[in-house]
This record gives sequence, structure tokens and C-alpha cells, in this order.
Amino acid sequence: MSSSPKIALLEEYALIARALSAPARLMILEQLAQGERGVEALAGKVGLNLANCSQHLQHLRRAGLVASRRDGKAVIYCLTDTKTLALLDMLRVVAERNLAQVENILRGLSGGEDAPEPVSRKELALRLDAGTVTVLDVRPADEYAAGHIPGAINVTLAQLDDMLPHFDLESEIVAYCRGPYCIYAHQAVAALRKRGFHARRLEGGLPEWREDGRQVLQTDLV
Amino acid sequence: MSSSPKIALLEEYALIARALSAPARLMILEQLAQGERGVEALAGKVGLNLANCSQHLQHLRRAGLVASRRDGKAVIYCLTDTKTLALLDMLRVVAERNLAQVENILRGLSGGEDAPEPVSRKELALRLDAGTVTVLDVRPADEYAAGHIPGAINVTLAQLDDMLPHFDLESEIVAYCRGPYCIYAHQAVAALRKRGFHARRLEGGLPEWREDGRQVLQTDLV
DNA sequence: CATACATTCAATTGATCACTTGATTGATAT
DNA sequence: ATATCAATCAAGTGATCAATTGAATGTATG
Repeated sequence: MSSSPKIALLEEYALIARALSAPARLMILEQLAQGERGVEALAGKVGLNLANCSQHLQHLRRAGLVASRRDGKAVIYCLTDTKTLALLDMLRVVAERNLAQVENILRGLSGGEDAPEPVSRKELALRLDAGTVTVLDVRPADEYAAGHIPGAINVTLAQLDDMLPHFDLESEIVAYCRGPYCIYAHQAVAALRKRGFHARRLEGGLPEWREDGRQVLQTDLV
Repeated sequence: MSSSPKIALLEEYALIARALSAPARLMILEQLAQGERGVEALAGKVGLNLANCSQHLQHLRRAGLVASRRDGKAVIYCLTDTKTLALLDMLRVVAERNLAQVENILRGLSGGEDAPEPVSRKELALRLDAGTVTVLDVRPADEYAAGHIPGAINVTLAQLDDMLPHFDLESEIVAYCRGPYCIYAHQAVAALRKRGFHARRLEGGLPEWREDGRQVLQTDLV
């Protein structure tokens, strides 16, 4: 019951903003950006109670950000619009520019050092063709299997130390993860640089890479 | 008290989203996009209680979206970052793409007809130079005085009917207002088209025009 | 120094939200 | 049909929020 059309419009915009105003829902959206998921899988990944996760999903659906379809007993959710990724990224950009707390946390992730500029997706694509770079996918194995950059090696943070001897101290390493909200790549780069490697983050994550229309490899789902 | 840096980051992003989750605050931001304002002026424009407006402003400041300075007895607020405008516009885009309700309201504003595509700022600038267009500023007189597109005529919706005889039925009229959240231009275009004029909206409003680095004229504040 | 003014703070009320628990729906398999 | 499983619904609790009112703060002016 809105008095004027102006307020009615603003209430719709506010509905979307409200949908983005809970960390749990941002994590759900980050997961859905990787690909469609069932409710139970989402609840597990995000660390939520099943019923709670279902409620968050319906909150997101009311805001038009996700859609669902039935597949047998399961209900599969997905993003309705890849533009949502741009909105999420803009939210991050504004946060990084205006909130000192965000800068502090990011500096903390880099071990107090200044992190190097991320590598653009275009540059990585060129250097992948030229073979002058090692690419690390720092996500959990199941997400790597569901789709990854061709040539990328799947190494979780826990496995990283064991892998160090296999890397070249001279050539550059580029790490990526789920996207701008994911900190795995930050942490991997910090760990590698502390040990003397030349490491940088990829700008964005797999969803952004896919959104660019670049090739994504899927491991057999036997 | 955040367990992990990841959640701490997401809480910061969510803080900004929460700041955008109330229509009143979106209206405040729209006003501040026009230029800096005192608390009382904002409260008046947005139709809020003074104390309430002050609280909303502090909510926005906690999210880093606005900043304040003292000027004598008054406290003047302004946007901290023009990137915020891009975030607000993205919010609108996602809403228009995914919420049927938004489409309904916008169609209602255009009197049930399909509204024509808006005129780009670049096109308007060219046609202003060529003199092949009439530009209407459909905002209140004080906002027009504080800054407007050179050559634009200030006509509020209430005055529009009286001005109709002065307009040419053949040449095109372009109307603009505060920006993407403002519906004055929509309504003016609908009214003009209903009467047979060739009218279109400008894409964005004065803040976006200024953000492009284009000329803005200010009426003397004698 | 006292007064007036603009803004903020503090305390209250009603509404909404996040999360939990337990019951219910919908679809498959035996 | 019955059992089983995934997901949603319903109800309850504690927390947060929006809006209002009245008091307190800080700044300029007499």
C-alpha cells in the first residue's frame, strides 16, 4: 500500500538492497554465481541450517535475484540475471573505497604487506596461450570439478604448502577463487609471496571469467 | 566480533546494502546527488521529521556513503563518492530487469503506453549545440537554480499545461529531472506525448550529466 | 555571559528480521 | 499404499530497526 508511485518504486529498489543486507545471503549468491545448486548443497557450503537456508533463498527470490526449478525431489536454485554479479561487485567497490574497516581486513589478509594489483582476465588469457604462467584454482575440489579455467591446477589452501616444491621461483603464479567476495586467492597469494614466489590474484573469479565468454573446463562427472 | 575475515568483509558489504534498504534513505541520497544540503533542507525535501532525518543520515554515514562538515550552526552533508551513484543505478537496473512490479509501475507512469527509449547525454549535448531540441528541467525551482543544463527551461509538472502553447509540435522535447530514481521526467514525457508532442526522457538526470563533466549552469544566488 | 538556533542524543513503541524447532507438503521408490 | 527423502511452512524467541518525543549538545549572536 504505497501512497505514490515514486515510493512504490523506491520500495522495490529497497527490497533488493535488503536482500543483499545479510552476509548469509551474500554467501548464497556467491555460491550460485559458481553454478546452480540444490538447497541442501547450499546450506552445507554456507554453513546454514536447512530451514534457515530455505528462508534466505525465498527472501532472495522475493527480490527477484534467484529462481528455482524442481528436479525430482530436489529444488535447484540459480541466479536469474548475471547483472546481479555486477551489482555485487559494485557493492564491493563502494565498500573498499569508503569503509576503512574493509581496507584493514584486506591488508590483514595480505599479511600487512601491500598486495600487488590483480591480473586482468584478458592478460591471463594471453599468457595462458603463451604458456608463461602457472594458474592455481584455490577452491574446494567439487567446485573445481564443476568448472575451472583450462590449465588451472586445483590446490586448496591446506594443500598449498605441500605443493610449493613443484612451483618455479622465477615464473609467475596467478591464483583465483570464487570471485570478488572470496578471500582464498588473497590468502594463497599472501602465502606464496611470503615464501618468495611471484604471485598475484586474478581479477574476479570463475563466474566473471565465464561471464566474459571465456573457456571453462568441466571434469567428468562419472 | 566476527569469527573470520571473510564474514567480517561480508558484514561490511551488508552494511552498505542495509543503508540502501530504506526508501527514505534512497531519497536522501537522491537529494545529495543534486548537491550538498543541510539537515533541515533534506528533511523538508524528503518529508521526514528532523530527528528522524538526522538518524537516517548517521545510518548512511556509518556505511561510508555520506560525509558531513560544519558550517556555522548548520551541518552540511554530501556524498562521499560519486561511485555511489553507479551503485544506485545498478540497483535500479537489476530491479527493472527482475521485478515485474517495477515494470508495472513504470508502465503506469507512461499512461499504459510504451515509453520511448531515453535520449543519451551525448546525443543531447550534440543536439543542444545544433539547437534542434527543447530541453525541460522538471525539478523544483530551487534545484534548478542550484544547477541545470545550459539552455534548459524550468517547468514543474504543475506549470506544464500552461506552457504547452509555447512548445512546437514538430521539434522534439527532452525532459530531465533528478536522476534515475526521479519520476518527474517520466510523468512530463507522458503528459506531453498524450497531447501529441514529440517528447523523450534524458538518460539519467542532472547528477549524471554533471558526472560526465558536462557544463552545468547556476542561477545567481543573490 | 546569556540567548537562540541547528543538530544530535536518549528513551519509547510497534514492526520486521534471523534463527531454531517441529510439523507438513511433494515427489520418488519399494 | 507406505516409507523415504528434500524442501517448505508455522510458530516462537531475541535482536534490530523506523519513527516519535523530549532533552542535551554545540555554535553563533546579542
